[in-house]
Amino acid sequence: MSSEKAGAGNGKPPMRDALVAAAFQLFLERGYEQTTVDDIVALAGVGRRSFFRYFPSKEDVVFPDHERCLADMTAFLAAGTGGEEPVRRVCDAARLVLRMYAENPTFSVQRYRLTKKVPGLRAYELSVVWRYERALADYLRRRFAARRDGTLQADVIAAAVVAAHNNALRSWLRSDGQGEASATMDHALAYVQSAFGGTPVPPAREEPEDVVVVVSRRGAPLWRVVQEIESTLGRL
Amino acid sequence: MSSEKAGAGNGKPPMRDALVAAAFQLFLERGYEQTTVDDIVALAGVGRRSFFRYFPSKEDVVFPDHERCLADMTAFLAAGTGGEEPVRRVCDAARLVLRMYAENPTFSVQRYRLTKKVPGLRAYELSVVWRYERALADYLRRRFAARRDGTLQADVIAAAVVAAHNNALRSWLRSDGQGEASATMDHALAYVQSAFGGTPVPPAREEPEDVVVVVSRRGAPLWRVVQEIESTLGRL
DNA sequence: CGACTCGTGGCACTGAGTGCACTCCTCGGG
DNA sequence: CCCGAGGAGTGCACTCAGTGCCACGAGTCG
Repeated sequence: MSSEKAGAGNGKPPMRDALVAAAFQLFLERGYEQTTVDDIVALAGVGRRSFFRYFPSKEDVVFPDHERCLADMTAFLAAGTGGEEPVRRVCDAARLVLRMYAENPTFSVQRYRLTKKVPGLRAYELSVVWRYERALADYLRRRFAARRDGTLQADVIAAAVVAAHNNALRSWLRSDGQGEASATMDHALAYVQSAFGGTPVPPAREEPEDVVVVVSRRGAPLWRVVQEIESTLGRL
Repeated sequence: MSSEKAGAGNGKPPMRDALVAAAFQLFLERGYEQTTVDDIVALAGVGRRSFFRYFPSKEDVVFPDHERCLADMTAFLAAGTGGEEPVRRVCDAARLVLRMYAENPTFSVQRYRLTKKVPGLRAYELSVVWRYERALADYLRRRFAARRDGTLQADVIAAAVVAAHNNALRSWLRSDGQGEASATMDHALAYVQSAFGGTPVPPAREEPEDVVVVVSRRGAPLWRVVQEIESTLGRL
């Protein structure tokens, strides 16, 4: 906390944290829907209007740090030189989210149990996750601009990365934040990388002309070609 | 108005449709957030309380048929014999959603424009899509129960299928429902099928020797091969 | 000292969603 | 033919999330 005074968007009003603490205390002992915003501000000792100053909605108090994390991810993706392997890059970006969860394990586990129970919070979490996915997909779309089905591949790969990330994250959260999360995450993301071109470990830059294909008859459907390719690769 | 008062056996209460029609009329001419539930029920000529009898929330009136479609998808997945290729099966299940959209093109396009503008409807759509994805993932989890990373693969593949489906669906919706949607959809889902091992199409009895493929290097990832094939086919 | 801003709090209001009670209308049985 | 049951529709009152507006106090700059 050395340089904490640059510009208007300063980071940490104590009131925000007090509201989060009061909210979670009530959510855990009484349930989310049974807690009104008036209850929260009464416990925190602040005015009701101030709550909506810091959180645009009651749901936002449950995810107080995702806004910053999303900004971090966007910055990470924009900071690249453009020479990185795209799939690996978005996998590394996804790891930022895991890191944020791992910074406060008990808080993350409490929030996980909360969102698992309350449908409204699950829906809100979806919109948060969607923004992460959009950030990854937008990055991949830019990187894949020259490809033929660039936007399709970008959307699919981004969704796959997010799904793998969430799978590993939920497994870690279900174990109450015990165990090593990053190993599970590496394994899950490696699966996605193996499915989509990105070499799991980047040993060499791939030449664009690795592949030579000869097709004997034009009438054959694409799936037949792909099938032949797979069996050919399997025989080699 | 011919008051159609059929018995319990009728599946379509006219009041529900009247509410949807009144709601969309107002949403299109005045905007979603500028339209209150009171406005809708006033135009439909029914009581306000009846609205919430048919739709649990204001957002639900925008997606009046997804509940049925989700039930159809669940039934379709449960109806299988267990011998189908799983990835292809979920792709076919996803096509059910496209079919529902294609049944009412103008309605689907109107709703698309609406959800694109209103953040609250986008969030609601996410929760709808999430339920489809869960249905696909649950099916794949059962089919992959014996695999080593079965749940991981199920989640990732389900997300990829949904992403590919949405990519094709949105492309069709953006073109105002013109053009052939199923061709784009087939292409998008073929990409997913090529990425994840399942044989793209059931090995039907086709003449097996249409295709001869030569691949120069084994290290190249499968998607790269597929990309090369498509461009090769395109050039021919 | 006044003007200006900023963080805060105090209403009052809109609108979504709910619980309850009431009215019809229909159906089935005496 | 009447009567009671039950379900569909409705009106009313209520809770609560979220917003707009304004007032108040503290700090700052001129």
